[in-house]
Amino acid sequence: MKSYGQYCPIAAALDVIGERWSLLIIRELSFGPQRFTDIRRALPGLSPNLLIDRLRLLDEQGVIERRGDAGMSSRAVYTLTASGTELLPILQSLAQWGIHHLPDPGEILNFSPVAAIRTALFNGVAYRFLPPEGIRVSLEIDGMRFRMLLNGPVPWLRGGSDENADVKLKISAADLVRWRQGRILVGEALQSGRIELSGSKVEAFLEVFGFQAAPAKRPELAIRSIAALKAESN
Amino acid sequence: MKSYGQYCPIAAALDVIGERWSLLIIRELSFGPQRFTDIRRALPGLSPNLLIDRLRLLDEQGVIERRGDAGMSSRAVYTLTASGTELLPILQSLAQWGIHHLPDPGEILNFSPVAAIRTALFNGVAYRFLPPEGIRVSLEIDGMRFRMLLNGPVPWLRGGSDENADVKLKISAADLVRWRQGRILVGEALQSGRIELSGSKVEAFLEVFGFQAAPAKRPELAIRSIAALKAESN
DNA sequence: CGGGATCCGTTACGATACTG
DNA sequence: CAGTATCGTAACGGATCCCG
Repeated sequence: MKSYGQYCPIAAALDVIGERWSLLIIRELSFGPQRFTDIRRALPGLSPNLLIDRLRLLDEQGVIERRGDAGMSSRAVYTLTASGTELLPILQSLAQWGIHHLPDPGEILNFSPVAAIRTALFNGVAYRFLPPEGIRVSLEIDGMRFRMLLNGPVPWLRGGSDENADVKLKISAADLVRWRQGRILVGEALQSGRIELSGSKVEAFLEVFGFQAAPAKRPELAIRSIAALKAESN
Repeated sequence: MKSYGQYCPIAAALDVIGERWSLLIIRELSFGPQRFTDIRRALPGLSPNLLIDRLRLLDEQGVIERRGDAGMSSRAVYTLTASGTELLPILQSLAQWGIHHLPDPGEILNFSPVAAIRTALFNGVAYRFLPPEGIRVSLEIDGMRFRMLLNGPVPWLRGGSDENADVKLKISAADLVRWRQGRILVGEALQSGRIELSGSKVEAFLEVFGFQAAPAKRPELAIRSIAALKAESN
């Protein structure tokens, strides 16, 4: 893509990550190092041709890095650089705005708890409001249980329960998204028992997920493996 | 542009504002209502054909609005809707990241004080840290004087001086940008007199324009410099 | 002169097939 | 698994023209 050719920080950013698919590739890498095929699976419609173009361009510009045996094809892994990690505030503000443009999750088929968590919680965290020690959350969504640790820009998620969590939340997958979309009133839903929320850090939890997205003070990288999560949730 | 077709808030946002030029058009409208020709002048390389396409698309999606005599061609004005105004955090996080990808302003010809202000200050405001009454700033840049009022997402700017300003800043146009790029250490520059900063709300000013977007290369450097600066200013 | 519309060459993208 | 090669289509960029 041609450069905008303006001495403007927004244009400069778009020159680097403004092309089609680039930010979605970066979204995938924000979940941890990914291989070529992982990204392809996550982004149907993106041709291998174009993917390798984007990967090479982002690599040249220092946003991502290709790791693995130099010449050989197998075992190549792509990961965010420090500069790429600083893109997380952009992903967050985009997610915060974009969730209102998503349809009601009730219309989505095969809407799994994990999909709901990623949609509603993974990029909407105002993590600058997190207490230094983080928040341990125990989730029950459509009967499935998860442990979530909020201590950085991207939550850490695993299956299983946590009796000592700081916050316990029981909610349906669809309502979790509706809540972030502003489609349901939290106070009402709590009173009617449609949502169950308790624990010692409920206030902090609501603050973290309640404020408008804005650039964060200090982006930090939380490297985790989404593969482990996928394996467990299946 | 084809939709990404994912039930993901980031993809949904990019479906609306991810096309080429869209965010730069929105950047222009963030400075206030603009006419067709204003936008064309601000964005060389954008053909009228494509501009009207984008304007209509953004209008359909509720991000901007066309105001003016319904049928008549003259006097058409484009403006951000409420939804479009909520895109400002995205512009800000983009600007904070992108400024580090701009070259040193010393290499730019015809780099005016106004250009420096727009580059360095117009999209980097962490306005959630603003005191409710705002901050009145008096700027002297390369000998030219400006009054700037920070009381919302986009600063209000005029020529002239203000003896009763809350903050007074004297700096060169190039250094203003370098400061936001993390290329100069503020504490040093203040001590040497290269930058002059005074007034009753210096702390708030520095917080609003704080160093959250540290350069990717040496984040600790910028963090230390702001700490030293705060220590000095007390 | 402001606010577009039309036309057209070039580039970027999307889908499929193929390979080390 | 990690790409490469090919090719039809859609999007973009530039120029020109039109209309109030």
